[in-house]
Amino acid sequence: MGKRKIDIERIDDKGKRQVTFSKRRNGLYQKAADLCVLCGCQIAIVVFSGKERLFTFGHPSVDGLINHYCNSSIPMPVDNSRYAPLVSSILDTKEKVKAENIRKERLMTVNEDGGFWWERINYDEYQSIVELQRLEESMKKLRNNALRRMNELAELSRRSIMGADYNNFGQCVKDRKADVQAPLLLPSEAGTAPLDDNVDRTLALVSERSYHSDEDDDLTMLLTPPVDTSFSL
Amino acid sequence: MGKRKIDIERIDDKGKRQVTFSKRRNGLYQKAADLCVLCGCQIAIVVFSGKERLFTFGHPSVDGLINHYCNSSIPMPVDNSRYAPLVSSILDTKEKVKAENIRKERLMTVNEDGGFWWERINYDEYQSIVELQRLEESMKKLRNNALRRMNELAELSRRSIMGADYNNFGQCVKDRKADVQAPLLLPSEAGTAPLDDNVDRTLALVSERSYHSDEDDDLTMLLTPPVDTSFSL
DNA sequence: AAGGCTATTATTAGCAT
DNA sequence: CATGCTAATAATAGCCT
Repeated sequence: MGKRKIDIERIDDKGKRQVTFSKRRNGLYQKAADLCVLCGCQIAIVVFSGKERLFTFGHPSVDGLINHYCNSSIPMPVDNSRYAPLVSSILDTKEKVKAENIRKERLMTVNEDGGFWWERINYDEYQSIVELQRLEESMKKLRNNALRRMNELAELSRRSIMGADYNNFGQCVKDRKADVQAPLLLPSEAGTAPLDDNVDRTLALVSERSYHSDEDDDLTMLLTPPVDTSFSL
Repeated sequence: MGKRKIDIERIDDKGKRQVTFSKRRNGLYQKAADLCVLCGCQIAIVVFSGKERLFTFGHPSVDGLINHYCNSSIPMPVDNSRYAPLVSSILDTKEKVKAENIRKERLMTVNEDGGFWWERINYDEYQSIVELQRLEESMKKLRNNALRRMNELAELSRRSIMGADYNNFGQCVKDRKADVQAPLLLPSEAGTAPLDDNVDRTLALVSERSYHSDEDDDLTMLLTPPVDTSFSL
């Protein structure tokens, strides 16, 4: 893709490698930015160079997205790398894809009987106490996240803060003179929702908005089942 | 880049958007994979689709890299997403880039007068207690990392795994270990208690190996200032 | 949905700054 | 270490299965 075709193999020359690293890294960021705008998605990229220097890209923010990733229903043991291989081995790629299909089916039937995915969990699928504990933790997190997020939304709604803070526009988009407004729907009920009342009923309210909405909705992610479509080299 | 040029703006048609999301996401992964191979770096990509479905790419693994990111010198408050917007707003892209330039200058002058970047911190740059707390946390981590690494090196030295040169170094490190364990205080608090001279000398030994080495070196990252070259939309 | 096929546009390798 | 230039390669929009 330059004046000469190069094979995709490690560049030995240090100078060339540095230049390529810089240029292609920016190219990668640009691609990510385009994808964010074109499809309204959110992307975080973390790059450790060969010398362990850190570079990142994030829309709307790296930390926000990694937080979401860490807080999503997949329990990722930060600060406990011993556990990571276990998770990986239990849920290898094929199993993830398989689970993803099951998940899709659950989502598609969610509106038919009014139930939610976690009510249909087949506990026989879980073959050890550890896995059940993970499930339990996961669901606790789900619940806590939903509650926390609802409180946040209520607070933000009350103070009308949203809008300005969520529009972080920078270089990539500016260069392309693209313009996007963060698609964040604020449920009108949120401001007056009985946050300390029946949690399940409130969860149901939030879920309905997520699953029924045809638009992007921050709340959806709080209720997304714990499956990850992941690729590695 | 196709049969027709398209503007980088949200694709309204749902079908087209889905196809583009799929194709470009794979393109993004391919670019990342190429960059990993060409430059020997490590990359994690986390994508939340508009409907908050999760897709990831990671080499060597998403979780491993995110762990690394979370444990790096930059304090990222996992499980506290309320804090994330604050971090983002305080350190916006331009400020980060600016800080990175300052950092580079510091690194480049490190060997000239024997000082280190953290001795040149202009505390006036930090405009809030929160930022100062982050700085303090960051420096604590730095110190702990250095201490841990010194222990590792001393151990390696004792077992004669490393060369003769490193044996001597390991002994020095061991001798200075107690000094490093001294309390770390911010000058702004408790009226300036600078680190013991011995600590500086010990760190200097470690640093020399890092900064002078032309090869990749684990130590480098332990002593890398807490600045992140980050881009956002 | 996912993948193949081109006409077209976008990215970039090498070089210079 | 990053950026501008240009020839040359690589990615992809639209269409099809």
